[in-house]
Formats: sequence, structure tokens, C-alpha cells
Amino acid sequence: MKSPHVLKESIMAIAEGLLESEGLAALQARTIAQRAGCSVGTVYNLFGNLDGLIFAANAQTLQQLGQLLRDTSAQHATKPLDKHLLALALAYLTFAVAHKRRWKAVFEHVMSGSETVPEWYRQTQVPLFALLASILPEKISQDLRNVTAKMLFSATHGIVMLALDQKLTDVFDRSLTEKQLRLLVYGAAHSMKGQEPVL
Amino acid sequence: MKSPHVLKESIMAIAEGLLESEGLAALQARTIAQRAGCSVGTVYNLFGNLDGLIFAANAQTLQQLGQLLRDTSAQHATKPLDKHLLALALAYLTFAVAHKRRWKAVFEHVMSGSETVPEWYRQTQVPLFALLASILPEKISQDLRNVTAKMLFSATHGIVMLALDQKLTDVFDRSLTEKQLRLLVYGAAHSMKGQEPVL
DNA sequence: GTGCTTTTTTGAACTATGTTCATTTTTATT
DNA sequence: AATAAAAATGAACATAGTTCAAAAAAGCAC
Repeated sequence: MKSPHVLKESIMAIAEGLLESEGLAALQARTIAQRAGCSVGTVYNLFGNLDGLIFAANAQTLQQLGQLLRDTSAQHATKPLDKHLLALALAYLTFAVAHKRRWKAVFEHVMSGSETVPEWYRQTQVPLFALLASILPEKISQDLRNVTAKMLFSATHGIVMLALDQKLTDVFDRSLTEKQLRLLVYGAAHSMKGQEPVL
Repeated sequence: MKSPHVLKESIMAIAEGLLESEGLAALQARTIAQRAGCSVGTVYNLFGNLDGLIFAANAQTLQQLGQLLRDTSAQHATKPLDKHLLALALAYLTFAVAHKRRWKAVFEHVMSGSETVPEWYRQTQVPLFALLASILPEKISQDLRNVTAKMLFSATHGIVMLALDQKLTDVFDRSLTEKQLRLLVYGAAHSMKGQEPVL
């Protein structure tokens, strides 16, 4: 008999595999239980409910993206701002494409009923904004850096998300998506060179 | 007895009301049938399945946004490009906030199983890109205008979407969101004044 | 090791929801 | 009025999340 901790890890791995290969809809209690060699009840004992498991799996995905972005940022730390930002945006795109279903699961998931988002989950992505904010030039105000970081992150998210969405574009066009990211970064970096924009 | 066409219209109105007040999860066959005064079977006769109804309702939402953007564009047609673009982005934001649940439904919906996206649905949003592309300066190439239009639309989408997402930000901060949109438009419009950027 | 207590696991059962389709009702046609 | 075509019906089925009383396992004192 596995210890609870080991079983939990093992279920997380199974969940990641299911998300990766079949998407959020495949993350079902009975499927998990069968693959983990335990009963549905045990899954509920460990994660409370499926939302708990989904939050855990999605947090793992966000954590992996965070690691990739940190590595990417380290590799491009000495480059000009626009190259640095573009490298991050392209890393984001690459991750989302490589783990398409799992990535979409992060945003597909809607909590059932009147549940509330776990605070630990929300904190998962503070580092992502912080990383972006930290590489922006120090000559602009802290406040503007935060807004710019949020803007770049959200805008990149939108560009990548819509590019991957079958409901809007028939086939994914990486080249077109990269062009959009380049335009975004080009505009942002360019505007940061001049006067501080008035908001 | 209502004619099929009238019943269909009436169901669409009910669906819009449900989406508006309770979100996508509330769009259930039995609920619709009860409110429309017909049986579940009839709903299926008219729309095939719930996905059909959801696509129809979401298309309606996109059409309404399109109308708002066209009106907004007409009102700001004589203004400088950056003001014009900002007005459109803010109109987008206002619409998404005013119809939050209904707006989120457009992107929450995932088709069940191996269904395919109706082509008529995909066409719904061609006009949105076209509108944006048409207001960009003619001095830049058609190709670049299209990419820029896609970028602005997608980026705006990302900024608005993440701002409304309870899973990422605790409370919606309109002022912060407007600042992000201003930054986005500022950068894009600014970069379009200079040389054509190399992509 | 035995008997007791606590913890954990179990999976049948319950609820909720999308979907089907043989039957019934309504409408149209002759 | 009789018949055929079209539409509506809703009970029944399939699937999924969730619960919880009972069973199994683990811990513990002696």
C-alpha cells in the first residue's frame, strides 16, 4: 500500500498525463481512480473534490511555465530589452504549443457552484508578473513597470490563446503568431525608450 | 402553438437571459425547456444539441459586440489613430464588463467529444478583424495591417479576459485594465508612426 | 500476538445533466 | 373526413461528480 503522499504524487502525474493527451474533460474521478489503482473515494479523500485536483494540476502547469520563463530570462539577461522580452514571449508560446491541451486546461476550468478560488492558487502567478516587471528598465516608475508587466503578460496570453483556439482560427499558424508577438514587444519596448507615456 | 421560428427566437432570448444572469453552466436543456414552455426534445429538434444552442447564443453575443465596435468606430472616425483605437479597446472592455458572464461564455465553451466548429460560427468574427484592419493607416502594407489588427484584437482580448478572471486577480480593477489598454494602444500607434517595423 | 481504537479505503448508491427515440399530437394535403 | 407528413413529447438511458456507512488497514497498549 502506497503512503498517502506517494499516492497523491502518483495521481498528480496521472492527471498531468491525462490533461496532456486528452484535455480537461478527460480528468474524471473514475478514470483517475482506475489508473491510480485506488477507489474514487480515495481521490476525494486526497483532493476534496475534482476541482481540488484540477487546481493542483493547473498550478503545476503554471509552475513549469514559470521555471521555463526564469531560465529563458537568465539566458537573455544581457540582451537589449526588446530581444529579452521577445525571447520570453516566444518561450511562452512554445510552452503553450508544446502542452496545448494542458495549457488550455488552465483557463478552461470553471469552478462548480459557489466555490472560491484557493488563495495559494492565485499566488502561483505572482512570480510571473514579478519576473516581467523586474526586467523592465529602472528609469520608469515602479507603478508603470507593474502595469506594463501586466499588459505584456495579458496581451501575450491573448495572442497565444486565440491562436490556439480552434473556435476562432481554423489552423494554428506559428509564423503569424510570432509576428503578432514581435509587434507587441516592438511597440512596448519602443514606447519605453521615449518619454514616460501619460496614462 | 408557436411556430418553430418564433419558438427558436424565444429560446434564444431565454438562453441570452440565462447566460447573462447565471453563466454558461446554467444553460441546461431542462431549464430552457421549462422556461420556453416546451419539452427537452423540442429544444433538440431545433438546435440539434446544446452545443448548437450555445454556438447560436455566442454568435449573437459576438454580433452584438461587432455592432458596438462599428458604432464606436463611426463615432471616432475623424480622431487620430491612437484615440480611435483606444476608443475601440475601451468599448470592448465596457461590453465585456457589462455582459461579463455572457462574454466569458464565448470562451468557456468547449465542444463535447469530436465535434467540429461550425464554419458559420468562425465567420462571425472575421468582421471584427476587418474593422480593425480598415482603420489602420494605408501607408503600411496590407499584410502588416492584418497582423497588427490581429495583434490588437488578441492582446485586448487577453487584457480584458485576465482582468475579469477571478482565478487570477481577486477583484476587477477597471482603472488598472484601462491603463493596460492605453499602454497597448500607445505602443502600437507609436510604432506605426515610424519606419515599418521589421518582422 | 491479541484486542481495542483510530485512520484510511472502499464502492454501491444518489444526484444531476445531456441525449435518444418510440409514441403521441398537431398540421397539411387530398 | 381521411390520410400522410411534420413536430412535439417525456420517459428512459448513459455518463459523471459526489457521498457515506461499512469494511479494511494501521497503530497502539498490554
